[in-house]
Amino acid sequence: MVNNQGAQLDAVFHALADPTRRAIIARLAQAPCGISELAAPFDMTLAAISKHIKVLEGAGLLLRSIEGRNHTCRLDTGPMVGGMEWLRHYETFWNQRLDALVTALNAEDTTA
Amino acid sequence: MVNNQGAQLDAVFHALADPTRRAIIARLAQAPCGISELAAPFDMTLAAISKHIKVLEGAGLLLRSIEGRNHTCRLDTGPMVGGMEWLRHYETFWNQRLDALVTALNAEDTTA
DNA sequence: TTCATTGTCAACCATTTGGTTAAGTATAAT
DNA sequence: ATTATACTTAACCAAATGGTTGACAATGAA
Repeated sequence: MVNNQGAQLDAVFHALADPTRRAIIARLAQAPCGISELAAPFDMTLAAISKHIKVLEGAGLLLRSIEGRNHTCRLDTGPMVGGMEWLRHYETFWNQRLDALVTALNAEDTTA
Repeated sequence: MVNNQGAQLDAVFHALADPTRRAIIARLAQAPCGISELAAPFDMTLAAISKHIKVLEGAGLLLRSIEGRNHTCRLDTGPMVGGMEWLRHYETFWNQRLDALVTALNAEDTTA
């Protein structure tokens, strides 16, 4: 249950590491969408898009609901939170370093 | 010059999509570090770590300085900012949706 | 019923990835 | 001069990725 978080991060970051998939996410942020409509802008087979969608689905970023022959996809930003937090941790690290640097420079200033 | 940003995102997200590389980053957040010292905790060859380091270096997340035979690695969080901003865009998207939902629920409430 | 639409799945292919071993380079220590 | 240390590089390997084509399944429309 601890290592699972790591696997989740793996999946999310990997899913986001592809421009086609990021574009799909951007598209889904506008509105839910069928597969063909999703695929239309891309110079790529429907089958290829189908695979990308499964990657996003596997990372939990995309939810699919099926009505008849139509699959409707919508975005779930939930799994992004883990990635955000991981990155935010290093943002704060960065700020701390910056603070430390400023402090050090001030100390140097007053002792000089 | 526009598509380059996409390639940068590709590289950063891909670099972060591996637990070994994330662990290396976590280690470097403590202090700069030589390659062997970095490799020590991992059940993996030095050559494998060397490759991981090159991936991180390629994404700009790791800076190397060479003195004699010692390579010292330090973290550069700069390239993370792009990833953060990309994710933050969807965080705000998420909040907007949430706001819209709350608004809708309130409207329903007052009209009911 | 027949035809069109929506989408998946399996098989294949080239490339990338993540690891290995073995050899090589360069520096430091004895 | 020899040997040990710190790394990189090249060659190789299995598995995963990202794409294709072609066949299929299921639903909707004529």
